[in-house]
Amino acid sequence: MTATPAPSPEDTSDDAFLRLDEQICFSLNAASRAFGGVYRVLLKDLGLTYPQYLVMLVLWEHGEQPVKKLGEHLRLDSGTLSPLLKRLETAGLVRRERSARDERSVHVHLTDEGAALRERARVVPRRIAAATGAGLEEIRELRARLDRLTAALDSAALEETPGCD
Amino acid sequence: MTATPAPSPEDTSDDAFLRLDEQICFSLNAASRAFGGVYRVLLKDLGLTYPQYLVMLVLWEHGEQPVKKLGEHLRLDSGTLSPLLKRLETAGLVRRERSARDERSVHVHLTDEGAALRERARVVPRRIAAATGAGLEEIRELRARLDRLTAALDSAALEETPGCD
DNA sequence: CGCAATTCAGTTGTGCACAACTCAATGGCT
DNA sequence: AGCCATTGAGTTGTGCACAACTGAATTGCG
Repeated sequence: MTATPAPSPEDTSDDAFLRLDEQICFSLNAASRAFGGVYRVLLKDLGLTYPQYLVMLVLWEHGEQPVKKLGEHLRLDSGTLSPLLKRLETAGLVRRERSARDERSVHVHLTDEGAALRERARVVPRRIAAATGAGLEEIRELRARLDRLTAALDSAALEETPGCD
Repeated sequence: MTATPAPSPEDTSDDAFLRLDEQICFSLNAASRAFGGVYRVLLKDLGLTYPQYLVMLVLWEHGEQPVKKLGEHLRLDSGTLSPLLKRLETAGLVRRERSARDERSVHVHLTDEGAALRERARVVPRRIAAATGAGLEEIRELRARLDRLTAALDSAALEETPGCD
């Protein structure tokens, strides 16, 4: 780990980039899965998976919503949301109804049961915060860094696509 | 987003935790997927997915390895690794051989083709680093924070399990 | 030695993420 | 009005993550 294979003598600073990048992809992956694990345990009681919980958070916060809007909030497409919402509907937490105004769009409502679940879910965020062992300030700081990173990655992805080479 | 629904007047500081937590799970999720997207594009040329790339990184760095060790490096279990390694083997990048010393364990080797792929993969990390728009120092800092977070979440997960309540 | 507990890889089943596609509804344009 | 590009949800297929399990090999203990 501390040894350097000295891949090519061309550019030492690039080499530093290489190793650090490897670590950040490892680190981000690991953090993401570690979070998932903690959520999984906490949400088991509620009968929700982590992505389902995210959907419920959006609905609790913003109320009825077309699938499209949900996808924008969560950066998920219909290929992910459609089956997920179907499972939430089967569980009795949401209802889906075709819009009368635009029959292409489907509005997702909370059922009474889905709305009631919010109370039981209230304990989750505090426990997560406790599990991180971090203070408000550190969480805020980390969030800001992650959001900046995401924005940078997104714009890089956009520029990369067409004939930019 | 800036409005506060004032859920319960009981505990203002807890409430702050609640909202911030929501954001950090959103943020981490988004960052993780944004990274995945950039890797996906870069790795397409190499015929690798992002998790397959992580496996190859470990093999390039540490050489032949039993499945168990690979799993420890990447925090993945056999349920994830077995089919992934099978695909890498089908692609001709690795070979799997039962250990003669311990027939329970399977050692994963790089083929010549798998080893050769390393050269083509060298450009990836630099491009990723460029896409993040972050300097060495910032990446290092972020990595440190994420690792601390992961460690905290892991130990919390361990303590949570049995009759701690 | 012989048997029980453990270890390791793999399988099965569920659910998420995403690309590529289908299909109906819509809206703009002539 | 008639046509066509666009939009929104859903489906299909691939691959990852994880829990729960199987089954074989190994280890430990009496």
